[in-house]
Amino acid sequence: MTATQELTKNQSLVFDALTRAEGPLSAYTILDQLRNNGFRAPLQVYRALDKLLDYGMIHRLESINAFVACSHPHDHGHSHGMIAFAICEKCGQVSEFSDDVITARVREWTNGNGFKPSKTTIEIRGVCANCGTA
Amino acid sequence: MTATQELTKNQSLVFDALTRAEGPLSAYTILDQLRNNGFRAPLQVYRALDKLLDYGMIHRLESINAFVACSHPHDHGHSHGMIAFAICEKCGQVSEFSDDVITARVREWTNGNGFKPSKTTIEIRGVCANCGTA
DNA sequence: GTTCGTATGTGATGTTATTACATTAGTCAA
DNA sequence: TTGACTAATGTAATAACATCACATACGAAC
Ligand SMILES: [Zn+2]
Ligand SMILES: [Zn+2]
Ligand SMILES: [Zn+2]
Ligand SMILES: [Zn+2]
Repeated sequence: MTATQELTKNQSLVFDALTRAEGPLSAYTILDQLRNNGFRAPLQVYRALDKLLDYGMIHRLESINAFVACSHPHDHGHSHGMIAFAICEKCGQVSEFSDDVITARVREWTNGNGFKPSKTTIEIRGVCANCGTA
Repeated sequence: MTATQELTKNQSLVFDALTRAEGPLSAYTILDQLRNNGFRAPLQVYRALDKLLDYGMIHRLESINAFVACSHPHDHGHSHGMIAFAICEKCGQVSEFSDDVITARVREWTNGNGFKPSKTTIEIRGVCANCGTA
């Protein structure tokens, strides 16, 4: 289940909203955008988001309580390595990148300390190149 | 301003609560623990937390909406490099570590992309060695 | 003592996320 | 066809996290 057309109606609506958006959206912003499509309650959004997260089609940005469509549409699972996000606090643009060195380094620490990782969050907040020079 | 005795009353109460605790605490948990000390409203906690974050005496764990006392009491500013947290989802224990390689690697990316970082979050959730073998 | 910055007290409100329960729709086997 | 099962959905209420607005108190500087 990785293609848009296999999603349910609500999942598609939420995914499309995130794909249309320039930057990350909060669950309640998505809810407001989808009221004309029959959405009435937060749970309709959160349930769709949970599935889309499962499928690896979107990401949750923990540091800003928001969600963003994955910018690597052909590698939804991000099978190799962990993902870092650079989040511009001025324009909201999110850059998604992976780094094998960071991945290896984190794994070294967890292996060395007997820590079994389930989810790793790397988020850099700041000002992007566009906003910095403007 | 880095020593406990220079804190205000509310700041000391909040900092002591976090220091006593085995693991991270939510703002509302702190509030409940301090009701006998005159705390009545969330803002009393959040204001103290903000100052303690400024002073580098505590950290906010973005991925679990909680706060923890810094485990490096003699390096509150963490002057050199960024900090990563390993958070056990079973016992709540938080391990704080810094890694120069990760720090350098993140800086490479931000420099290469003209991104001016203000705050970097690295949080690994999983199961610690104690809980994994138990 | 007046002024000013910092800290505090308090109620109301805003934002994010989950619980609980009812309903609907599709699948599959007896 | 019916019943049983699973997944998805609809809805209201509530919980959990965070901030706003305004009033008051305190200490240092002048
Ligand atoms: Zn992605
Ligand atoms: Zn920007
Ligand atoms: Zn620390
Ligand atoms: Zn543990």
